[in-house]
Amino acid sequence: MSRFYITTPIYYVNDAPHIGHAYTTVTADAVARWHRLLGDDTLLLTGTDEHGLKVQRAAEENGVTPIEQADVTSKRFRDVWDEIDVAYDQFIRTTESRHHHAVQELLTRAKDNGYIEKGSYAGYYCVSCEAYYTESDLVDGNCPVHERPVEWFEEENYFFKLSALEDELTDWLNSNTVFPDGKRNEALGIVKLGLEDVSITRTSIDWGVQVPWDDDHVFYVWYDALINYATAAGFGSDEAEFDKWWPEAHHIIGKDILRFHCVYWPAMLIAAGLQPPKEIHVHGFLLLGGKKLSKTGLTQIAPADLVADFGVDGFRYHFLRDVSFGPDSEFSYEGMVARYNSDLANTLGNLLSRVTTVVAKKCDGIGPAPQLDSPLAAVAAESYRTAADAWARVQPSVALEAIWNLLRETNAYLEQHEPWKLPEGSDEVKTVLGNALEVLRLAAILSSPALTRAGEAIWAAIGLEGSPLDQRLPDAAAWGGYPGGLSVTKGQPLFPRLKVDNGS
RNA sequence: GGCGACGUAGCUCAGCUGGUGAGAGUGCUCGACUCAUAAUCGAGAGGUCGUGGGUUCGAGUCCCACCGUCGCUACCA
Repeated sequence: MSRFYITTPIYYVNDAPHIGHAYTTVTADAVARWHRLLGDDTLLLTGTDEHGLKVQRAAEENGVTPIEQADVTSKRFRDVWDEIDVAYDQFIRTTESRHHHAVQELLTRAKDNGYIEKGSYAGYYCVSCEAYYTESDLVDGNCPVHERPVEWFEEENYFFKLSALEDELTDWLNSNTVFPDGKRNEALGIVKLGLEDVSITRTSIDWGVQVPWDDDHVFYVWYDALINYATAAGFGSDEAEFDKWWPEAHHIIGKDILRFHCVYWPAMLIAAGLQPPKEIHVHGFLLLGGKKLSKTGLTQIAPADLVADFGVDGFRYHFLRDVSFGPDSEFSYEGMVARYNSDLANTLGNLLSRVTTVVAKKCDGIGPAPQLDSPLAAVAAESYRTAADAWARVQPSVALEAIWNLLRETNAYLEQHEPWKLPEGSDEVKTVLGNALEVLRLAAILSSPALTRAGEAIWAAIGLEGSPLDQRLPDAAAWGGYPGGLSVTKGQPLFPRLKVDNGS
């Protein structure tokens, strides 16, 4: 059996979950769902990053312990994922003991291999922030947060010898592992400019993973966080499990963390004697009016608000269909409404309505079987090929476009044959409606990575037992699977049209 | 300052290693239909492919410069 391991970044608990997080996570979830349809043994991982100064400080402000603080904020992410049908297999928290073990084990191996050594870190330090700043961070020579003078500080730290791995990283990046190409080139560019060793431990805080060979230090939050992908696969706790999953690791990330994932992370793995990830897929930003979602813009758009207006399916469909995975993408409420109405309400929802109505009128509500040599069969086959290829390349928008092309062809097919005008119960009317029902069966299955709920509703409406999620590709995508003789029922509109307003 | 990305129909975007008259969806106009969620189908209008050069028999697709937007990076006061 094939295996498929896919991850989202783990999100920093201090951030409020927003549509940027949701976009990444829904994409990973949809790809995972496609692989489950293929019958792959699939592991979808998401989680929260819970160490570091900011969490420690937030806890102090709230008068709770760091872990209590993290318990509350981590749950916010799980709640949102539940709201938008993200079916993760594991939700990892960096505060779990298995993760501490994994971090210590991985970095100890890197140290044993000679890639970690003690050095001294020097920089401008703000006592109030308890943090270092580079000269370019300073505002008029002062701390950018407190606007007070900084001090020149030096402390002993452990450094990761990134500079020693430039050749290995270049080779790895050239081996077809980072997508799309433009993002791979960015990573190559970073390596090409020359890598400096990086400080990976801190003595100034204690909310983190203890450095096993030196009690005074904890690992800097980034180097602890990245290792979550290995932890969840079993590193440090179940080596057999790790060996099983790790070769199939696919990371989905936003371009803001490209450097950490496409340079530092593979370097850490190489240093520890492990294999770098199989593939990293990097997406762009969601833009509001041409500008990157600012912190305020981001937090003003809560996933729950959009779900309230568009439903779970409408929410997921927008991000999967309207956003081209890779480049930056424009986000607009009006765009969401337009896409929802045209694709979900009109093309798909209305197709189901008209077919079920005509089956009721012309076939006594019993759905006929499709014609094996239907002209729609070729269209369906092409749609499937395109979609399968697109999901494999992590291009959900292309996959969904292919499925909707089949739906549009089906609407045209109905127009051409006008089953509502054909004699009741005739062979002709059965042929036409059987073909349309077959398309709906296919759509229920093939759209299910995006539409987690409509698929089930269509399935039931055309009289099929079970769930489209139980179907297995590619067999289930073969034309002719609708058996006929099933009771077809017209229900409420699948996706009621939305009136255009300015949103809120 | 260095490196890089992007700039294609009103809008959102496709356009692989250069080659028949530049595409999709949406929006708009006209027509058809009325089974259906004022849905559907057909036809049409609409683009100097940021600007200016260059390479080529031929460039949206390669090269250079410039403009615009954005990002990363720099022991730049």
